[in-house]
Amino acid sequence: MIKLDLQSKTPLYLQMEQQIIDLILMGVLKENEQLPSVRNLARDLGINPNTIQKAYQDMESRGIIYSVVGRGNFVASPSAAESLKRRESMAALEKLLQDARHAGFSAQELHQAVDAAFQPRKEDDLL
Amino acid sequence: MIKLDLQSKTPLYLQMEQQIIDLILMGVLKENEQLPSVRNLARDLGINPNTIQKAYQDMESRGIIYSVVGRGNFVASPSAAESLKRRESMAALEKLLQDARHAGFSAQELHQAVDAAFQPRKEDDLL
Amino acid sequence: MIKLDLQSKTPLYLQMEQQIIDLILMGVLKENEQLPSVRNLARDLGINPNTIQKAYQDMESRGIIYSVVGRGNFVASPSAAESLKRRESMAALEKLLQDARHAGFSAQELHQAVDAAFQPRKEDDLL
Amino acid sequence: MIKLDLQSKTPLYLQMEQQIIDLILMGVLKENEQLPSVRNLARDLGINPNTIQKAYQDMESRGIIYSVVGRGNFVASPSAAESLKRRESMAALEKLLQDARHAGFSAQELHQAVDAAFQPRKEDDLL
DNA sequence: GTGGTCTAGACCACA
DNA sequence: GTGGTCTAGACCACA
Repeated sequence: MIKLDLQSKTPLYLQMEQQIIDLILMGVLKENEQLPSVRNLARDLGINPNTIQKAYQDMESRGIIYSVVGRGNFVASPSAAESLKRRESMAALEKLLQDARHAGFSAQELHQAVDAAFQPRKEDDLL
Repeated sequence: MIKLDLQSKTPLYLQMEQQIIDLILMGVLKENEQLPSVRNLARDLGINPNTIQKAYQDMESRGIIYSVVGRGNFVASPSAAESLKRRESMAALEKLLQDARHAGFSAQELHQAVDAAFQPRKEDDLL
Repeated sequence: MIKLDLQSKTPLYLQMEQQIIDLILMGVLKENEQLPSVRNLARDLGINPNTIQKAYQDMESRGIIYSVVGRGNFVASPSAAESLKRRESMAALEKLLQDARHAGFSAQELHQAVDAAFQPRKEDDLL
Repeated sequence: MIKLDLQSKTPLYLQMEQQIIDLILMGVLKENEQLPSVRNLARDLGINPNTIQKAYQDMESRGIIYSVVGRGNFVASPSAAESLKRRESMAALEKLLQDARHAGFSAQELHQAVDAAFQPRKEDDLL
């Protein structure tokens, strides 16, 4: 259920995290559900186990999942994932909006960009 | 007129570029105006000349400045800087807006964020 | 597969780029194929890794290759290399043809030069 | 009568040489005619006398002009300039045509480029 | 191991 | 003095 873009400049471990968070937010992964083991996921995705390990550890430190030694990794409360994502998104957005403003965009243009982002698009239907 | 943050995760040469682009957009640096020489700027900023050179060459490849051996580096057309900044800004924003949408933000919330970004704030008065 | 001329006035990093572009155009290097690592190529060619890095980064900025940290450098679309080379070649040629015309060459002489360039020659058979 | 492009990547001393050669070929500068003094020309063009000096010395070594100590620089035989220019143009052209061929241009396309170079154009009328 | 950044310092052509 | 190239070597994040 995870798709990695090997050509992207975004590190693989971050791509993984974002997608797992989205799966939690969408309810596909539920609270206390066990995540695939590091080795299995690495094999399925065809990448180095170290990369999975790094993603899991980072998510644990962010409170999105928890690990039980000898048993595996599990989804923490979805509300943790949600509040984290909202907080991070909002911070990034505010920074970018200021940037866009300094780049000469008008409020009107930015409102249009928001509306455009909420237009249903073909790609979205495929998800 | 350039201030570098040695602690930042943003590379020094990119910090330089962003600030020079902003100086051009603000009209402080004008078309065909000469930029500080590689060595002088390096001395003033307390960093290695190679780092300045990298920033200047990158900006030249992006069409923001042009360099002439034996003479120096000069500001290219400000419109080049402007279109570049707008393009990059918009691309980053569109990506983030999609992200925010997936994070559960409503169009209404994002419109509010846009309006908030255009509210005059104390920091802006200091510029 | 790359041969550098240390005596040449053409910088080493540009010699490298030209030869890699030619390898892509000849189909020796295919789309998404991995290029030698910065360190390995530097060792093989007997030059400093920084010089390889400069060549690779320049090619990436020109859209000929793409790089992913931790994974390596890869050939982008060959059509990118082709259009780039055609564009550069044509620009240089137009400039030189004007020059030749001002030097007193007739259209007839230049047409002959074109035909001569397309005559099979011994060196070409050796390729 | 000499126009320098300060933004060009071609060194000023070479720009000068090319234009003086063209003036000789066009008959504007005649055999044994005296060239402007280094200092005067530097003043008129607004550039460093060293640059003029370098151009004059280079042209002398190429047999296009000759200098008489204490008297100045003089145009050598126009035929010297012409044969030099033809020789250099032809060598550069042959190299570029091969390059263009390897870049995938057909003989037909190159013949068209030649014809295009001989079309009268507005800019040429202004010379 | 992979690329990316940065320092230090040398040498070159050009102005 | 100006930019441009190159070597040597350190340190970092990522896989």
